[in-house]
Amino acid sequence: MGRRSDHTREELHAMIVREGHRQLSEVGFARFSAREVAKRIGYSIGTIYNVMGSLDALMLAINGHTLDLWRAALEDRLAGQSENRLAQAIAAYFDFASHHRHAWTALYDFRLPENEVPPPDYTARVTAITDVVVREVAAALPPARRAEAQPLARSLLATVHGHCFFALNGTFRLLGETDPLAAALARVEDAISAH
Amino acid sequence: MGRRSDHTREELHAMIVREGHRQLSEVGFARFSAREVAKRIGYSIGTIYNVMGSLDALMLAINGHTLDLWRAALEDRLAGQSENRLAQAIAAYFDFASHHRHAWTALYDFRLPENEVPPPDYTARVTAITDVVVREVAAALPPARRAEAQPLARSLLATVHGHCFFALNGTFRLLGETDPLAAALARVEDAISAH
DNA sequence: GAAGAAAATGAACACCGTCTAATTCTTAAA
DNA sequence: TTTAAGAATTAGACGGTGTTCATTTTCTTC
Repeated sequence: MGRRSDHTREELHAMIVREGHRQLSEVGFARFSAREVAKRIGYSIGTIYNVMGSLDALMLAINGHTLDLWRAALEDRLAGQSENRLAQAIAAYFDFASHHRHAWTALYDFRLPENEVPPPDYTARVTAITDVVVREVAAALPPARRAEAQPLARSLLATVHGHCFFALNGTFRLLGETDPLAAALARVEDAISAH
Repeated sequence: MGRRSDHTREELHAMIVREGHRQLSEVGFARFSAREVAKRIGYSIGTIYNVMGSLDALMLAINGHTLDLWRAALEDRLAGQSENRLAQAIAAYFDFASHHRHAWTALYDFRLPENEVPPPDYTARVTAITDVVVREVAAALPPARRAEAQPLARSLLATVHGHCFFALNGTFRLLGETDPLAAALARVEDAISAH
């Protein structure tokens, strides 16, 4: 068959990403399949490849969509809040991860082949989230130390990520930690106080 | 064929795990294949399944082996050190991860199906590593606060993990962080000081 | 030697990502 | 209106995967 008048190329691209995200959220990265996405949207596997190029490109697009949702959730949570903004941001971090387990986990399960580099629009999405955190860390620091916000924010992002990761992958359960969010908040507080 | 006089069942099990670990270290989790392991040790795919039971069981055994090596590397590094032991342990954490990239990453890439639970001998290996950290954290705390060592150690483990993970997966490079180990050490120092 | 147990096999199955020749539809020119 | 060009879509082929299990081979024991 040829063109289908009901979908432009762009709409089809969006359909694939949305349905891919849906499927990823349901079955997780390990069981994700491009063929299944094709089946669900009523196109053949070949079309997925024509539109997306490769499975890696599809995964990047899906993870990019997850990052968009994540940043939106972060900013929604912060909107209008004037106190404890950093703590709110961290809670939102945990919230998103646990409400979107599979999609969030896939951000880290999927990796491009050794030498390849992610496209600019993907890295832009990562830095967009980081920038939100940098802003809040800067606001939490005494004015004289605001210059240190960027490196500190990177480090605190890693700190929170580690706690969130251990919370979701079962490590904390195994080790008897029952309140991972509180632990993460405590570590961030330690760091901010030290500055 | 039947028995091969040159390998007991136990030796064969060990061969599979060792060769599996070798292959995993070379190609990484995404490209790991049980069939390839069989080919390499000169047995058929069926034998792998007879001996290991399933791919999941094989992965658990391989990851268990990685954990053994990791703990050994940790304890080797600490042996005889009397100063900065906690910092040494963290450096060893980073060292092992970067010298065994693929094997270390596979510890977190691989996940058992939703409901299943890891076998006791696997969780024992995880807690064995944790215990080393708990010990060192306890030693770094003032005697009056040693009771808090366990929860704090869990949290610091997550902190260091997050930094190590971001260092290896490229997030830190993307964000401009050039010394992830130093950042991790700084966060741990902040936490210890706060106690 | 024969019999039984243990070990090892490899073909069969249902998936997967990837590629490409062939097909179908749309559009614009003649 | 017919037709040629071009874009979109398909389906099948290919080589790979994990998994199962009836069958074959080997070893041990009597």
